[in-house]
Formats: sequence, C-alpha cells, structure tokens
Amino acid sequence: MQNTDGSERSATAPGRGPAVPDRLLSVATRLFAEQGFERTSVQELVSAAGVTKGAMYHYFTSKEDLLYAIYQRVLAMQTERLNAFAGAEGPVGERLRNAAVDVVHTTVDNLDDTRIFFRSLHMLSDDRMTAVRKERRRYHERFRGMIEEGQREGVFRTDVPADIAVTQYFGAVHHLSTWYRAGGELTGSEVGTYFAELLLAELRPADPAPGG
Amino acid sequence: MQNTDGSERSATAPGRGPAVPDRLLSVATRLFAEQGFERTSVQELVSAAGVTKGAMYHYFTSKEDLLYAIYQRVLAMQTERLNAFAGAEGPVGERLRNAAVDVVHTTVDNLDDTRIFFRSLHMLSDDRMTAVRKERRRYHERFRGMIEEGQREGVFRTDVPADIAVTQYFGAVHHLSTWYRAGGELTGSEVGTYFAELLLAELRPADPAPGG
DNA sequence: GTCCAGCGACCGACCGGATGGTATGCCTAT
DNA sequence: ATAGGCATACCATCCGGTCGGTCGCTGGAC
Repeated sequence: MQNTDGSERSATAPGRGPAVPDRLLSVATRLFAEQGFERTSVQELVSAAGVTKGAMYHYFTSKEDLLYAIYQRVLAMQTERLNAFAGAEGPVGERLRNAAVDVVHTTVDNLDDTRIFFRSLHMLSDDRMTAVRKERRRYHERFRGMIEEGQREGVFRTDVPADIAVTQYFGAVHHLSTWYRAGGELTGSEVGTYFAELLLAELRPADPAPGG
Repeated sequence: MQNTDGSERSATAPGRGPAVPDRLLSVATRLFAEQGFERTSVQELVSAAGVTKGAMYHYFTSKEDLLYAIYQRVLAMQTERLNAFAGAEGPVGERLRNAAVDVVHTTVDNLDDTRIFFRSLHMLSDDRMTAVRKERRRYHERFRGMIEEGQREGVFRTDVPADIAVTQYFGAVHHLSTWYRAGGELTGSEVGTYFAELLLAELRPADPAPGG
C-alpha cells in the first residue's frame, strides 16, 4: 500500500534532507500528536513538510493511510525491542525488569507515537484497527509470558492473574504520554526504573517462606 | 455557560422522558465514546437524541460546549467520591484500598466517560483544557496525599515517590477504557480488588522489621 | 554525442459534499 | 402579551481527495 522502506532512491533533491515519505511520516507524527489527527488538515500537513498534496497522495492513498503507516512503524519497533529483551538470557525476574525499564524508556523517547497510538485508533478503518489490535495483543502476550514463567517457577505470586498485572503496567506506560514532559524532574530511565521496581514489588510472593 | 443542573423545569413533554439537556448529555456521551468527538456530527447527535439542532444550540453554545459539560459532570463525580473515601475514618492503608477499589469500580461503571476523557481532551479550547487539567491534578493530589500520609507513618515504602505510584495507578485505571469489556470474565469490583491489591503490595516496605 | 521516448516524482487548481453554526419564527404556558 | 423552548431552512466554510499536467532523469537508437 504505502512505501515506507527507507530506500534512498527518491532522494532526488540531495540538499532537501530525507526523502519525501519519511519527511511526511515524521511531520505527521508531530502534528497528529500535537493537534490530533482530525484537527490536522492535509494541507497543513504537507505545507509543514515542505511538499504538496500531490506528493503526499503519490505515496499514500489517503490521510488514514498515512496514519496507519505510523502505527506500523511503532508496532514494529515495540515488537522488535521486546523480543530482544524477552529472548535474552538470565533469570526471568531480571529479563522482566529490563524489558519493563526499556518499554518506559522507549515510550518516553517516542512520546508522540504513544500519544497518537491510543488517541487515534478509532480513526483507522475497521480492518486496520483490528490488525493493530491484534498485533498489540501479541505484544502483551509476549510480556505476559514472562510473568507466567515466573509464576511457574515460584518467584512471582500467583494469586493475581498475570493478565491483570500486564494490563495495569501497560496502562501506566501508555499514560506517560499524558503527563510526562521532557525536561522535567525525571529522565525516562529514572521513571522506568521506578516503574519496573513497582512492578517487581507487586509480583513478589506475599509470604516468602518466613523462616528463611 | 451551559445549563446542566438537573432541574425538571423543562420537562414540558412528560411522556418523552428526561429533559432535553440531560438527554443530549447522555446521548453525546455514548456517541463520543463510540465514534469519537469529531466523527460525531451535530446532526447525528441531535437525531439520536430525538431533538433538533435548534434545541441543542438553545442549551449549549457549541459542540465543544457540550463536550465540556461532559467533563464537568465526570470531574464532579470523581472528586465527590474520592473525597468521601479519603476523608473517611480508619487506617490509611484501608482508606487507600477502598478508594482504589472504588475508582476502578466507578470507572468500569462509566467507561464511556473515561474513554472520552483522555481521548478528546485536545478538542477543548485552551482555557477549558487547562481548567480540566487543573481539576484533575487536584484529584491526583488528593489521592497522593493518602500515600504520603502512609509514608510518614511508615506503613508505605519511601524509596519510590508517591507521585510515581499515583501516576502509575491512574494510568492503569484510565487504560481500562481500552480493554475492559462489560460481560467479560471479571466484574468491575473484581478488577478493582486486584488492582488495589497490587497497589498496596507495591507500596509495602521492602524489609518490614525482619525481627518482628 | 545527441536526441527522443518513457517514466516516476511531484505540482496545484479544482470539486463535491459535509459540517458547525445561525436567523427566524411558531407554539405553548404563564 | 410576553418569553422561553424548540423547529426549520439555510449559509459560509473548509476539507479530503482528484486529475490533468510539468519537470527532470534515464536509457536505448543511431
């Protein structure tokens, strides 16, 4: 549908910076995050990107197509990072902690993406919304798998469903886009460290063999 | 600006159910939640409410004014409930737990409100958005106050800022509107009980006087 | 080396339709 | 008679999307 591979074939104007599709993508991400999808007109978008409507509709079939491209980019990045952390070596507690820190860190580094992700889901067509939800669910399940693994090993409590803990955690992560401001008191890593610590604390078994 | 007091003075047509402003409010809440604010046209809205545009613009100065009325209603309800729980008697741990359960319960009972709250904030004028944010912050601070109280008493850990815990918790609560479905496996109370338990668990001091 | 055909990248004027909002007046209750 | 509660018709605007056309590069024919 749309061409989002970073091929430099279309860098016909070397001095103008990145290729047109990439420029559109990054400008759209910023504007959609700042003003919302519907508040951003196509004209405004292409002007900000320094191109014209013709250029945009040459690469994307519709405004929604552009939005979907943003979702695809975000999902790909998230999935890739989580897979790296979940598939690493070491005890599950450490893997979970590292993944939990990283997802906060990454979210803070790409706040615009997160802002768009949940706010504009309903602007996608049914098919695409379903596809995004499905991919996102897989992501959750991968994370949940680590918690269940820890539950089987006995290092995490089992009286609270893993699903609940995952949902709660990602809810908090998503919410970062509402309150976190770059340049505030805490860096992304610091928030991530706190968040992960709270996650690990809440998963700790209630009474870990009082005698020992 | 708008008239949202539930006075029955305008029940001129006794058989038609609630007064027009109330009907508009509840229909708008449903439609905005289902389709989003911008996807819902004024015509669609008034048709669904069984009135005409003239009626709507008689009570609300604009479409955005109607949206703001929804925010006011939500904020009033949230604040009122939290105040009741926070100001109750008993140990802070119990008060916090009860409030935490209740906010989940109430959120699940009014999922449409929550869906709108964060998704459509950017559709308000700057002034009103600021007002909503301010009120919402007060709400957070009230909740945070309980945690800080517990920290001073030594029943909650102090190595994680209360602010972080509050933000994390409300992030998860807000996120309910994305995944919770009525008629699913868990009731609102059950989810609330789990959520609150996780909150209390994560606030438990790391080493509670090992000797005793 | 030159020319020309072909092609993808891109331009920007234009269109149909939908939308939020308004002007005006009727109708009923007081 | 007066005023609020509401209906109807209408308007100006703006928006996503289209479409004929231009520009510059590329590669093959000679």
